[in-house]
Amino acid sequence: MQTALADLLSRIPDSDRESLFHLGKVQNYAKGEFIFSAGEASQYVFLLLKGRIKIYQPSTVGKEAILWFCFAGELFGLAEAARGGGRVVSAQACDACEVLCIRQEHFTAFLETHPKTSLVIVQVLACRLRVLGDVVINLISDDVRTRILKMALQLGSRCGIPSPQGLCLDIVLTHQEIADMIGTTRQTVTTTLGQLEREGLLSIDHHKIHITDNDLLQQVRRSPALA
Amino acid sequence: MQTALADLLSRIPDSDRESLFHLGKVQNYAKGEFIFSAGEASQYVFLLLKGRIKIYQPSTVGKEAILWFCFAGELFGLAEAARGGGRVVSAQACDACEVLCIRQEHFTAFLETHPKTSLVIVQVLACRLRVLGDVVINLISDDVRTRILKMALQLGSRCGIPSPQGLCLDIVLTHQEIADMIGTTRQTVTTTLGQLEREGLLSIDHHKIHITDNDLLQQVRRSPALA
DNA sequence: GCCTGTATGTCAGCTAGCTGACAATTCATG
DNA sequence: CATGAATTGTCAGCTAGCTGACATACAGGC
Repeated sequence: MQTALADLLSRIPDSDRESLFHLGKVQNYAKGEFIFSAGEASQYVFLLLKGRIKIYQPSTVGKEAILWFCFAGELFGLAEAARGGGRVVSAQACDACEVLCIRQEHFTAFLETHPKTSLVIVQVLACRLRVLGDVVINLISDDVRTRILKMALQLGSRCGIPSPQGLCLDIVLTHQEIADMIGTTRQTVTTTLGQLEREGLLSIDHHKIHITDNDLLQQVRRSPALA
Repeated sequence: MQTALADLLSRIPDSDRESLFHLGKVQNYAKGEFIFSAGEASQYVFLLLKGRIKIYQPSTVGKEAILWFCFAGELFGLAEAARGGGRVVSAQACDACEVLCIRQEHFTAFLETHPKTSLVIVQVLACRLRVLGDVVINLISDDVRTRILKMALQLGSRCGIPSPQGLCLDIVLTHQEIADMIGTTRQTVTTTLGQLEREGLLSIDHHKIHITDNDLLQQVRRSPALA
């Protein structure tokens, strides 16, 4: 299995990893807790050691868009830290999480003295930019059915584990969360997921989506580990 | 006027700028020419010296999304170069352009030895990530009318120049291009722009949008130079 | 076990915006 | 300045998906 490109930890030099750890302190968060939320000042950059984090941006009219799920080994809170200004997104723990918190200025200083890691960061951001580009494209050109399928494919390459039924997306999502990822309503997700299940493309088991269709599975395999 | 955060050239050390120039060669493109297009292999990173570049991503169903307008001083083609793999977006000259073309591996090597510039690149990418995040939010939560207004605001802070009528967006856009930026159809843009003009919020002159409403102008001023 | 809150399933309107089609206008170029 | 191409303007259907409303199912705490 190719290492996900977003996985910072596995891609930087061992010595850099070591010194990175000494930069910050580890903090634990329970399921549902916020690591930070939109509107706050941003002073830290975070490295997720264990668990899953949901990054989402609230809109002025009450809706919210889930921009990214962060898995272990990945960095988050970077964009705002690098840019300055307050947070525009919120980060919430999907389950029990262990997070390395690094003060922004320490992180910046670290990058200046660790060019290899700095390069990796550039790549990580570039990746995320591309994923977001895809999100935009999907939003404007596909209907809900297609958007759900593409989301499943994307998650498949990031957190899919083989299962008897095909490929299991190892992440628990409510219909509301799916709706927030692809820009639709909860009701529409419920209906459409039902359709896809009846058509035999997907199946839902213990709140996890399984990709059962062979064509789809091929597509996951062909697609690069976008994340 | 605050320097746009995307403007790489003005934000890196003078000495770095010097050596960056020696890394690549300058090339000219006529209006409408492609610097690169989706599907090609990516071997270069580009720095726009003069003119305007439109970065857009075609979808499988014929539509296309304009993700970014690149102005002088800004870098483009970076995301794919950093990440590897072919281009997923196309870059087309909006007018006569002068571009510094740098081989990807030279650029990477440059970053490794110029940490200050590397840091700036991280900031530039972070900015663009945030802008794209906003695009996503707008797509899922606002109607077309609001999306057009927000687009105008965003462009206002990037390329607005004062004019007797208010703030003139110094960029010529067809209705089709506006549609591709905000994810709607040409017809809807035509109709909605007409409305907004009748309401006195915007005015169109010589194919350029002018922001005439005072409230909107305030908003542009308050908003950070997001770009 | 029971109770409470959260998640899922379903449905009957309703409407913003899409489609396709055509005319009018402006622009580019020989 | 004539001609073809691109852009803008307008309109009559039509439909995907939203809203709001309700019923059911499920999970965790006491």
